[in-house]
Amino acid sequence: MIDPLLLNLEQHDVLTDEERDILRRIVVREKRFSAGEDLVVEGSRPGQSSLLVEGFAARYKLTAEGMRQITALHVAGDFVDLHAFLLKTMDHGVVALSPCRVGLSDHADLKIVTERYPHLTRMLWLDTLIHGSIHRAWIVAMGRRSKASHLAHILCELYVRLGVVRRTDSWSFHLPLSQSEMADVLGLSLVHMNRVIQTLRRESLISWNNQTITILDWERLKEVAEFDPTYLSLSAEPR
Amino acid sequence: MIDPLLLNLEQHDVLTDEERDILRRIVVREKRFSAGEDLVVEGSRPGQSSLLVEGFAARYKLTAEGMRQITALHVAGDFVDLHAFLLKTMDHGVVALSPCRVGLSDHADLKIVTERYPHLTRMLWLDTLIHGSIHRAWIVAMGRRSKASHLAHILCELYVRLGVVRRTDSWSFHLPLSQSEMADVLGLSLVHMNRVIQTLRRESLISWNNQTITILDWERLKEVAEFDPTYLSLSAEPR
DNA sequence: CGCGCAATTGAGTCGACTCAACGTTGGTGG
DNA sequence: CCACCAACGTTGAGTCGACTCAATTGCGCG
Repeated sequence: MIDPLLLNLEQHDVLTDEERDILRRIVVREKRFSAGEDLVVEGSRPGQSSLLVEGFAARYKLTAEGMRQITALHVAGDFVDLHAFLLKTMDHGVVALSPCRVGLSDHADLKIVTERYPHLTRMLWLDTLIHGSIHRAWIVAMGRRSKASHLAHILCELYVRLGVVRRTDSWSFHLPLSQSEMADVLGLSLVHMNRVIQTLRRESLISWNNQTITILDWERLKEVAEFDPTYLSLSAEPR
Repeated sequence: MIDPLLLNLEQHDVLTDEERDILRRIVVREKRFSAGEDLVVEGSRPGQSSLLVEGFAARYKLTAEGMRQITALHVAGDFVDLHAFLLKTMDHGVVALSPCRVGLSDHADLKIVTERYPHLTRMLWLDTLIHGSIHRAWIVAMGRRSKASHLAHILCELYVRLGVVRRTDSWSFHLPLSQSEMADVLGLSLVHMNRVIQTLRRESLISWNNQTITILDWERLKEVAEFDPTYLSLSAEPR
């Protein structure tokens, strides 16, 4: 169950056999969700954290007028609410964007990890820090890039993150988001989202059919996105 | 030197005398910066992390066309680049927005903390998680709120965060940002930033003179901002 | 076949941008 | 002491991006 998590963490530093073993023991109780279901409800105080084993999920907040903003996208190998271990109260919801398989980890066990396994603790901390980096990259894209560039950036990021957990197929990957859901990622209206997608298609940068993204020109897409993967901390080094 | 850090951390959980002592011992080497200087340079690999003791600082990224987006604002008591301890390479710069006093903490010492003081480690981890929460709140404000609401949200947040470290004076606080710097926070042009500020003034929600913000109507400002401080995790509880 | 959902297109409006100019203030040097 | 400059703030005018409302198309499934 923790295979994608290992692919994820070992991208940043080596893990010992013991550490892999501990992860295997603390991630238990598989749960399944169907698309649209909430993995975690805003305002709740979960006693465990959810490791996404398969599928796509999103963190989101709703505004008073009922608009939704997605603040993060999660793929296999992501600990979607590890931060709840210390934040305690969820300030946002987490929704399944596709059928999802999830492994649960009790906060009590995570606490034991922090008391006995400092390096593993740092690796989990790192995981939350990388999601913080991703937030910052999104803020820059939202504030200072064109919408086409913002979309390109998100697709570059997803391509790289999915590659780490072996969910890409040469230049394409499965992306089970509707245009309306993607609009909630970029903070756009559905109509305008559609038009932005079409500009990337018209430029032959991507194709997007049947929930499949194909990157037609990686170099130009990266250029449009100003994508620099440094923020994903993909190098393995002592942490 | 660590007083504002203690005010900050003790907002979230109690610290033991020993923990306070350790913080005092690992935060050393005071440094001063003048407004406009970089505390940390993008792309660098700092060997220590900076605790902001006094002043205002901002994390930022530059786009290819030279535009700047500020991704976080920091006040006294914030560990502005604690994440560099594990991320290693800075994916963004940190600039002083006013004269700043900073305390430095070696990463080697932080590593020792993670090996010997699990609760203190969790508190530092929590600090980075809260900054992640703030990032998410900003993403929502950027994506789904009007610019006036976004500005109101940032002012509410600053008022609360500055209150925690005792940097407010009844309903006002010192904010040494120019409108142009604030434009880099919201992702706006300078001209439009000015107009947005004027709408909040016209509504008698705030005044902003001589680098001083005064909140004239907290209830309505909160309402315009849809400000809910949950994301700042201000309750003290075992972590 | 026809319903329902997702994607697409058109038209009109409003928000945010740029370019440009002017006002205000504080600091500097002749 | 005053003239000047630089930085910040403010205002006006015209353009373009993103929105809403509305209608249409495409597709999968009962």
